[in-house]
Amino acid sequence: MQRSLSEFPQPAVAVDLALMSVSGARLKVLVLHRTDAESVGGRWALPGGFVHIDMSLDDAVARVLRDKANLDSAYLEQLGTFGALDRDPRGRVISVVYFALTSTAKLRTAMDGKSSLKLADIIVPWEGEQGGPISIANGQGITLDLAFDHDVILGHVVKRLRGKLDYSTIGLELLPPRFTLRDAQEIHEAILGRKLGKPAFRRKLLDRGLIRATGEREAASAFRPAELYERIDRH
Amino acid sequence: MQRSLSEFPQPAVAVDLALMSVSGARLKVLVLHRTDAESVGGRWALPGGFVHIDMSLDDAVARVLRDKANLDSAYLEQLGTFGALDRDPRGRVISVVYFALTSTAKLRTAMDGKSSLKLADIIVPWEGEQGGPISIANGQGITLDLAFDHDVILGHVVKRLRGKLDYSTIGLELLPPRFTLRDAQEIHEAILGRKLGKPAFRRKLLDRGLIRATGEREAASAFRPAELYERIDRH
DNA sequence: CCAAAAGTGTTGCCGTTACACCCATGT
DNA sequence: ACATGGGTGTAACGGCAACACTTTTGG
Repeated sequence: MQRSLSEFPQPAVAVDLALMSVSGARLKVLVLHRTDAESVGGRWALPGGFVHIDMSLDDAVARVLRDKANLDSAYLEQLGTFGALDRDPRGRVISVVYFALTSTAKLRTAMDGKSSLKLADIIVPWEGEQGGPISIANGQGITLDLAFDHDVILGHVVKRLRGKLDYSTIGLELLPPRFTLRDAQEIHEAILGRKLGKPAFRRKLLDRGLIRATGEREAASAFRPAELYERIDRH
Repeated sequence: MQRSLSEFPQPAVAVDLALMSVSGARLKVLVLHRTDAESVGGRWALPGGFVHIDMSLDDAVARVLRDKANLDSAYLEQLGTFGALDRDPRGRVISVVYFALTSTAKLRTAMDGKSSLKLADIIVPWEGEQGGPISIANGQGITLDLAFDHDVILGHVVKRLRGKLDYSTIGLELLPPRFTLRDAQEIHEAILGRKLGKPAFRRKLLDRGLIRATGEREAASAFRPAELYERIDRH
């Protein structure tokens, strides 16, 4: 069995990272402009990297997060593993995909100066949790070509986010340390792709006991300022 | 990039299969007695196999299902990928885990004569969807030692099954083509590890429109025979 | 005092649960 | 006739959503 490690040609193992955020009421993903091989050059791809023999999968994702996205922490979750024979035209690569969630505030400072990175808009062509590939666009609505099977992978990410949104805390992972309830609602609406009722949303979030009012108010730009809330971290 | 396939030592990629079933009101899993390496010999493990360079992940699972479990079809779903450095004492192996569901009727005929296979009882030491490793036992309540991290993996399988049970059709995958509503309830109770109310269960299942009454009755052993139902397969 | 957005109280709907009952069958 | 498990009706409960309302701020 140990022999099969060296005797036969092995598939390569990579991790790919879908780093998601919400800004301006839109769901976003961090993509990287590829210029390396002719077959993928000019397209956009999720940041990733190979899994070396002395790295655990967790090590490998942490490394991608740090080296490619310039972040040292984020909510991370394994999505699934993609292993079709022809998914990478340059060779046989099995990719273990994770997604990460952060606030755009943190993400924008991390991206500062890195010109090959872009925070693309996500365009979901289906409703609810139906599923299927999605596409991405720049701020002006121009579609950006995705490399490999990353359109399918991102479809799975959106499906997972929509499915877990109301029985988990993933919605809160996209918020900065302090936020208003309207911020939280905007994030939920961006992920689900539909409007929610204000009173229902407020109560559901508060009844779950995961957030706490700070007593402070947002810096009012106009009209009544909303109260700032923060997460209660159960250790 | 293609060079990294050969220049550096690569982790090996395997698929492992958790073939689950319910019989006698207990959740079961198919395990294989390992005698190969000293470090794992004597223990029980999930059937698995390496992913060769010309096999997709789907090919690899199908092969394990056929060669190791002697089945040519079953409900299959990817669970996740496990890649800790020390999970296999014999070398660096990343394992993509799938679970499969079948009726015990089908499974028992497939296992016929294969003496290294055992259909072990699953012992869940936690309630609900809390999670954590589980253990397995033979019919007499004697614990069987699991190899590798398969105790943790099976914990994830049970958690996934419990989580998906009432918004998906996985419960029906464990039933033979024709079944009574009591059979279905028994399967749900075995997975959840708790009793359910009969009227509530009946109605929920029927209202979902996934099963149809056949008009026929079970072969009555005693008292009133129950009606036989079958799945409605949406193509 | 007005406009606009924050935040709350009330009501009604719907799905689920619990309990009690009736039905069908073999002995 | 009766014991036993199959199958159904009904009423109470609780979560969720819609609506209307009050409150607070800047101008």
